[in-house]
Amino acid sequence: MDKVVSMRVFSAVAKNRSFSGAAKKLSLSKAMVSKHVQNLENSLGVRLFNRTTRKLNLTEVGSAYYDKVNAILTDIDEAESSISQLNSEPKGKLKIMAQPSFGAFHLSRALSLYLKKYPGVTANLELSQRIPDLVEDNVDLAFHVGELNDSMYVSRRIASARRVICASPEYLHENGTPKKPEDLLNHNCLIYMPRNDISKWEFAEKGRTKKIKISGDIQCNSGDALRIASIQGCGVAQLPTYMIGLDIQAGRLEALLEDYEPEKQPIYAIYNDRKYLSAKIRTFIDFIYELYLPEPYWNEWT
Amino acid sequence: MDKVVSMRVFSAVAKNRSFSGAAKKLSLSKAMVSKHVQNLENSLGVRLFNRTTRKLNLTEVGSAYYDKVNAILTDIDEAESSISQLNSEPKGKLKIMAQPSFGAFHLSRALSLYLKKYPGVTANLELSQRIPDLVEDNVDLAFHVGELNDSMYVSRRIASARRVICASPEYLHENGTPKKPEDLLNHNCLIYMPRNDISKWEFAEKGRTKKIKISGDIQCNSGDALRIASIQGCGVAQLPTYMIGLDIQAGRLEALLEDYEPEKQPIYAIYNDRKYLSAKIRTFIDFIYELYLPEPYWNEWT
DNA sequence: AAATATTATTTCTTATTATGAAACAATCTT
DNA sequence: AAGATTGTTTCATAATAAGAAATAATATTT
Repeated sequence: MDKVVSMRVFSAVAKNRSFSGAAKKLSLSKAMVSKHVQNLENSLGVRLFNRTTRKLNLTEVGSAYYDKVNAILTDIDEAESSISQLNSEPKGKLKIMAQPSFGAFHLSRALSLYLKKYPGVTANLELSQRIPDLVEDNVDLAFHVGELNDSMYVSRRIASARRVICASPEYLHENGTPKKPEDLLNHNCLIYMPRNDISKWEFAEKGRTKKIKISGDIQCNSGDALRIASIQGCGVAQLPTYMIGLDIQAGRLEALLEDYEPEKQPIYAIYNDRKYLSAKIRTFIDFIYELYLPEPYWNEWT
Repeated sequence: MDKVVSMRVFSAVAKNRSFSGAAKKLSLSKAMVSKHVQNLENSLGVRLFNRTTRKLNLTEVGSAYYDKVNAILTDIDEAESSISQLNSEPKGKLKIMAQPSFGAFHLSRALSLYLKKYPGVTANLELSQRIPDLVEDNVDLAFHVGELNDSMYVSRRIASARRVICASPEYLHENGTPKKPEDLLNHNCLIYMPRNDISKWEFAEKGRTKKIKISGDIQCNSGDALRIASIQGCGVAQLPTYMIGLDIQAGRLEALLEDYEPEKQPIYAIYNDRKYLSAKIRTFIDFIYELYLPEPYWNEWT
């Protein structure tokens, strides 16, 4: 028998000075009201009411218990409503993990817009190459660029990333401009290598995907490092437009082989459970999803 | 599902950072631990733990709830233990009703002894002729001299009252001393009449009860008034020894027809329920029962 | 790399319990 | 005396609490 329910019933009986009255108010049978009070009396080993069929009085013990029970019930109600409220309106700290370049270039901007909209939320943005363990790291939300090998978490595609081949004008002047993917075999390619994959670059040709195994003297797990290297004329890189959009606009880099541009990479928001998603997480995902509709600005720099 | 139990389970899981650990500590199955947490999550509409099979972390909401739940559980425990304590050790106000003469002559003395033994108790002694409605009058305990016509309350015989015929020496000098019950027909009898009974006095003769219908010009519902009247020589009275013991010792009254003394009247403690009798009531009944063992002092005045 | 161990959840069956209608008992009111 | 009202008990039934075992996911050990 639910003790909290019994407490509520007891409180109602004491308030109404009647079992029947309490039953009516709680829309419960008299029988149950009686049993709930007995439940408490049995569990406490104490008589709470002195009663006949016609009269009712709290015992001294019952009276003391009544005060305490009301305080407890109030606390329970308060706890539950504050919890639900915490969940219905975005509040609290939002901990986000993302890959360094995407996070640094774009999430910080999105976050500041979001936080302006929801002043109750504070954010903690952690940039890291690895895919986080949301539970272990106590992270609310992660963003990941590229396909996910399976994951126990829930993911939602929130945007996409164009990848372009690029190099600095100086480099191209010295080494020539590749006209088709195969030309890259004769170039020094700056290789992004987050895990120890063998590096192939994807291209699209006549609607089909083609992979070119490229080579070069720099391999790095940091996209940002590759970007800087390519700007400094170290070689040809394949980088997402969200990283190098400004560089191309500024003329520091030139986009190459645009006709062979591969499929866009998906960008995912990764979170913990589809059920009972907290308001801050839910609203941030929605916010960022809408922010990048219909096409994220970084995919359209020309 | 008992919400308080669920709260305890939740708290244990949070404390142990493990479902299994909590299960062991509470000697419950893992299955039930899991279900109790889900019970709370469903009722709150909130995820309390971020968890995989191997890792566990309170969510922000869960953490807030954890604090509140602990406070609530502490309050519940505190309430229950204080209630049980209130019931195991005599405390609080003891409200007693009794007939005026018995109460005034003897209960006040017994009470002061009792209160010395149990300093946590305070008393409220109300003297009234009527048999109280314990619930209506919010009375813990009543004392009644004489047989009880049935009652819904519980009663316990705690002592007995000898009744003796008595008159003042002056009266006897003037009117003669009755030698056998029938002689009373020629005397002015002071009649105690609490309800409108026809007044008969009982006597014992050769082991049998004999009733004598007596008459007199004073009828009164106050034993005390009859006592005073008899001392003043108004007539012959039948009064309990707890009232007139001292008067006889002092020679203000003389006991008559002692060979025909009727059965002692029972004196009852009347209280509300045999189950969950509060400590103050239970101990007072016991105390007074033992105080008057083996025979109350008022029955032995010679 | 495979086997083993540990953890949380789900499933399934069983025993328990919650539930209210109705009968009951005890007053009070008419 | 009859009827109304109140708290309790009884009873049959529907709901559910409980845990064992199967399952799924992930560490740890071999």
